[in-house]
Amino acid sequence: MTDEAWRDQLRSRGQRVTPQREAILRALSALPHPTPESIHAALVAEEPGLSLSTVYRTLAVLQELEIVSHAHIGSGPPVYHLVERPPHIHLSCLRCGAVVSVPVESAAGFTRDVAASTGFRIDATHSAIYGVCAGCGTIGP
Amino acid sequence: MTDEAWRDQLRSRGQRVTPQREAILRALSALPHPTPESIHAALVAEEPGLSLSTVYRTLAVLQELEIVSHAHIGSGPPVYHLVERPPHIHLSCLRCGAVVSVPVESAAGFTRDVAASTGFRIDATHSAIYGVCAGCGTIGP
DNA sequence: CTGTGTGCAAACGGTTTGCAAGACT
DNA sequence: AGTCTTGCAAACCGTTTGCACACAG
Repeated sequence: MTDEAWRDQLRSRGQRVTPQREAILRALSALPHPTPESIHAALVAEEPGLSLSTVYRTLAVLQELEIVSHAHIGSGPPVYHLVERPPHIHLSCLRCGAVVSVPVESAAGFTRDVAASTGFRIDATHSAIYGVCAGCGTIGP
Repeated sequence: MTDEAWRDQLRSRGQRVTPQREAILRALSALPHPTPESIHAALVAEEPGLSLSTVYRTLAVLQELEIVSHAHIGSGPPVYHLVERPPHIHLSCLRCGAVVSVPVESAAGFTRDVAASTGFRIDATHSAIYGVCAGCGTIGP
C-alpha cells in the first residue's frame, strides 16, 4: 500500500491525516513484528514528543479501517502488521522468544479438517502458536 | 490424576503440600477453563484469606512440575488446566468467546510440514487459536 | 472556524515481588 | 527447628482514559 493509498483511505472514512499517523504507518511497514512500544521507540527520534497513547489510539483506528491487524504472542504485547502483507501465522519460540512466520496455507489441511469435524472455522493469523525454533531445538530436547 | 498422585509429585520434588495448593488443584479439576482470578474467586469461600498471589505462585509451581499447563486466549488472562493426556488444542471463538477443544493430532500434518520447512517444532497445546465456532458461523459471515 | 487528534498524567487490570509472619516436614 | 510458603501491600507492565491545547479540514 502506498502513502497515497492510506491517506485516501483515512480521509474517505472521515479520519484526519496527521504527521503522527503517517509516521506510525511508516514504522509499520519498516519494522518486522512491531509492538506498540517498539513502534513508539522507533519513532521518538524522528517525531519527538510522540506519545505512546497516540500509538495505541492510532493502531485502534487503523485496525478499525482494516489497514492493520494484530496477533497475540504469548503473554507479551500483541504484534501489529499491515493487512496487505500476505497473511501469515506467527510461531513464537518458548525458549528464545523469536517469532517465525509461515504462510497461512501451511495450515490449510488442519483448518479444513477442523471445519469438517467440528464446524469451527479457524483464522490462524490472529494468534501465535508456540513451539521451539530451529536454533533452540538443535541445542536441547 | 488423583489426590495422592499430586501429593507425591509435589513432595518428591521437594515441594510442600499445603491446604492452599490442594484447594487450587481441586479448583483446577472442577472448573472448565479457569483463570487465576476465577480460581481465586471460587476458593475464597472455602479458603478464606487465600491470596491471589498464592494462586499465581502455586500455578507457577504446578507448571514447573508439569502438573498443569496454560493457554493464552486473546488479550485476556491465560486459562489453566491439569495436564491431561490426550493433549488438546484450544479453539477460541471470536464472536462468543466459547472454547472448543480438538485433539492435537488434528494439526499433525501442519506441524510436520512446518518442521520440515522451517525447523520450528510446534506445540499447539500452549496457545489458543482464533476462529468462529459452528454456532456463530451459521448466523453470519 | 470547528471539531478531531494530540500530549500529558493519572487510572486501570492483571501479574510479580519484598517482607514479616506462619506452617509443613 | 529450619526452611518453604503464605498474606499483605506496594511495585510493575502494558493499556486506557480525562482533560486542555493544537491543528487538519
